[in-house]
Amino acid sequence: MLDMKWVRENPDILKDAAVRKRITVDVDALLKVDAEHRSLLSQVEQLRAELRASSKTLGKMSPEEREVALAGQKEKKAELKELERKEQSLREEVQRLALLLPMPPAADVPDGKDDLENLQLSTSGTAPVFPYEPKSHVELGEKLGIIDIPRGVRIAGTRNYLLLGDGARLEQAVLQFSIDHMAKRGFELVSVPTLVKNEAMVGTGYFPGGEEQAYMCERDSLCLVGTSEVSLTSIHTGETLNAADLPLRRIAVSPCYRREAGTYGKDTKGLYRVHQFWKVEQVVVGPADEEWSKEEHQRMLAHATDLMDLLELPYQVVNVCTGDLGQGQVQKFDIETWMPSRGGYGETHSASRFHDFQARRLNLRYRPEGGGKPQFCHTLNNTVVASPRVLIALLENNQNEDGSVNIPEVLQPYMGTERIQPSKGS
RNA sequence: GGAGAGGUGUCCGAGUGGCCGAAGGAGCACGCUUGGAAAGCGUGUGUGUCGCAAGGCACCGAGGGUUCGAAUCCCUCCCUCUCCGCCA
Repeated sequence: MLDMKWVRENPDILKDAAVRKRITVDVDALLKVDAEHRSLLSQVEQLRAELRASSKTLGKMSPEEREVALAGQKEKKAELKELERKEQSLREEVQRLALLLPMPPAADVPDGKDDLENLQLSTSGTAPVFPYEPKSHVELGEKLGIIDIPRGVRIAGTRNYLLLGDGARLEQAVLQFSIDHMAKRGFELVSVPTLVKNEAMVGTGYFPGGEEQAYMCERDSLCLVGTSEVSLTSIHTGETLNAADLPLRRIAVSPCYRREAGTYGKDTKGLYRVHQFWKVEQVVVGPADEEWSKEEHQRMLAHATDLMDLLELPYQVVNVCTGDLGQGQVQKFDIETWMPSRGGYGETHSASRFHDFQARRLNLRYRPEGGGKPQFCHTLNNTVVASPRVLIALLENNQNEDGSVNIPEVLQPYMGTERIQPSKGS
């Protein structure tokens, strides 16, 4: 959501933003409806004020006098109802169109059509060189008996899977390690709902537009989240927080659900694109301070890259281009981790900065230090770790010729072993 | 799921059709008082929106309705509490 006042004053910036983000939106139509709405609103308010005033005098009249005055009053009332109806439908139309407006990208976001034009910012580690033909995580997982895709599909359909034994334990290990990593950095762990109301989806910017990607429980008008960002960011919906309590730095571990509609035939092999996965997510709610917000964005990125360094995984950071930016995102940095089976980097993290886009939709504000008008907060989020995607990197990069997989040192205490070996009989 | 009771401003709480944007109290702010503090006294104290302003409009859980007029009456929904049932 954008400030309508700002929209009226800066239509050109908005149109440019839409073009750069490859989003179609009719700014002029919105401005036209908005102008109509505001003029009608002032008519409604004026008429209502007249009616109220004369109602007051009616109350003081004698019954005989009142009888006479009632007729004119009724007529005006009917007129008001008609105007109110029009006003409401215009207001809804303004609202509907305004929800589609894109947040202008930051100045240093590269222009581009899609993820192919994202700009590499840095790399860390080097892709391992294998003196033998390396196996994919699917082959490794099957051989080790820790990944079972066919039976996952039998239970739940395509893009589902089972992790067994050390596979499931490795997942828990990396999730728990990530939680501990973030706890050291002052993030509060929160256990959040993953079935949420429509308002939370709209508030965080996933709806309207992302309905196709979400599983809906229509009978209960609830929606399965694709990320705990939705719940974490929505916690203080409608509240006015105290400046002293900001920033709120929080993480959640949750299952994430994605329909992956429109991705048929894309990433069909293995665990790269699945319907359900676990993610530790970091969300920060802070003051309306662009500089602070940018710095926090970098800090949040660093929490994740530090984690990847500790996991000894090679990765690159990219500055996501305008065409690959979401409607509400001002700036986004992705971390892409080296995955030998892809012969390239695959996205494992996504760090987004929203300015006040989400906060406006959520009506999430704070009272500035020393009083004054409530301001909309700034919100940011980033992945800490997502599984099974991180497992792809862990298994493939750390494989040995015999099909066993080395566990990075930091995870060994969580696993209780240095290596995943093939279990008996396989 | 069944039966009942409720949802009013920062908080407590009054308010069953016009005199209510809302009594009273607490809290908070300022002032008086005091050597200082407490007590006491006085004054002030919701938000949003439109407007240069005066002021208008909206908001008493949410949405509809009745009425010239609704915090107050009616309907639907949400939430909280109590009892019963079921249950991880």
